[in-house]
Amino acid sequence: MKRQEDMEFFSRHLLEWYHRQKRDLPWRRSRDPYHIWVSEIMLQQTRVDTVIPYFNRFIGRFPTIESLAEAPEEEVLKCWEGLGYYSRARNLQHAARQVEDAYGGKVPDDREAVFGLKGVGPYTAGAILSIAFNRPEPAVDGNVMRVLSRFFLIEDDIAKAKTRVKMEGLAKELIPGGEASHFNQALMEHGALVCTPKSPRCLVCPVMERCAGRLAGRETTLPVKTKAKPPRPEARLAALVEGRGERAGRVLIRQRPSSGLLARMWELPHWPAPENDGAGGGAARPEDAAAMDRLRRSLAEAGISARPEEHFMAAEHTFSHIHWTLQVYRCREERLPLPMAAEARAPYAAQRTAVEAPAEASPPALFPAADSADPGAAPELFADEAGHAGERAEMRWIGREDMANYAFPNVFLKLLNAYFDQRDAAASGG
DNA sequence: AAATCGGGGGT
DNA sequence: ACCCCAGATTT
Repeated sequence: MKRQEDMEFFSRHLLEWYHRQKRDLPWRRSRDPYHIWVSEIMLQQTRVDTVIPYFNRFIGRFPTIESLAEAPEEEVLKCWEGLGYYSRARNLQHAARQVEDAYGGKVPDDREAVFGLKGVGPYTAGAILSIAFNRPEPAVDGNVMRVLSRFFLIEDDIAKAKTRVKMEGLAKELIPGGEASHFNQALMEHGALVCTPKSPRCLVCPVMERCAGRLAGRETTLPVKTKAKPPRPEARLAALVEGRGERAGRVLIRQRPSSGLLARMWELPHWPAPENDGAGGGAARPEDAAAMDRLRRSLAEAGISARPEEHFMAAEHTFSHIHWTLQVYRCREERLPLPMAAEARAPYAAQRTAVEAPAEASPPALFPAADSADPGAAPELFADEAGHAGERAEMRWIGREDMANYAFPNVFLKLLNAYFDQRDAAASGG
């Protein structure tokens, strides 16, 4: 069924098509393996059009592996802000340090070494080896599995790991001698531009006349893939705490734990919303007084003395496996602050040495402790999503201009911008 | 093998 | 509203 003749036809015509149709992409203007590497990490689960501006900014900021290895992690995360899957950014920097330490600052070109880099799996290893070094290694991603499953009418479930291994065997056989770089890119380019998931453009396909899937009328039902579970809903209450006194004009943000969801990103503080008995299943209503009281208590437990004043807005955010519904409340700091303690400051400088630094220096208190009737009631530990008691949650008061120094997930970026926009409009309007 | 990790664009 | 994307890592 996959006759040698069909395989040669496929490879030859795809390669010719690629030389005519390939897009002019930033990472194709360079032969620097570092550029190829960065692009491939960014392109994991992410579309080309999304990646382009991030790639250009990233290479501008970290032009060399050395510059990336030496940068503060916060700065790398800020450069990745909005791109998602933030462990990619942290793994990439970790791998840059691996390359500096173990390979003299040059991207290695053998399979074992490349595969050993943090964040580099089967696909990315093959992509780097083939695209940057023209080694005959397969680079099988979702595009490639779709294209191959159609042309060769392969009905294996592409969600299964075994299928990827099988596809890698086939993809490697298909690489024309000395053409690994162009051919692997041709395969993916074809999947992105012609052999698309829905409505494939078979009429302009260079290999349509021998496409087994098309000839069987199966081009829209292939590839076979078991569908993912829908994300579980989570209702949460978020606080936009407005500072008073010397902190007037600033709002309170906190840093997430160093592992798990959105690791080390900054956010508005938020906690699970009380379950709504009855219909609906958990989404707090904006004007719910009980929700506001719950939020006040959550704030207090985190050592934040603030009172929810009014509903600000709702926000939705979907991850791969969780769907957040956030009800955001504008809150008023209750105590008059002492002179600025935890003032907003750029987090960059201290970051790399912070790991080695002894834990003796506790961060400055966000609120004066003396006037509390119950001094022991302000816990210093931060409980994350899973309920683990984790590291101390770092908190800062920031104004709009400080947002440039902290990396936020998009949902909080939008909330903060909406808040500052609205507040400043109200101030200038009357 | 299944779950965990973002976010946006296409249909 | 659902699918999927130039996937890797952890459990």
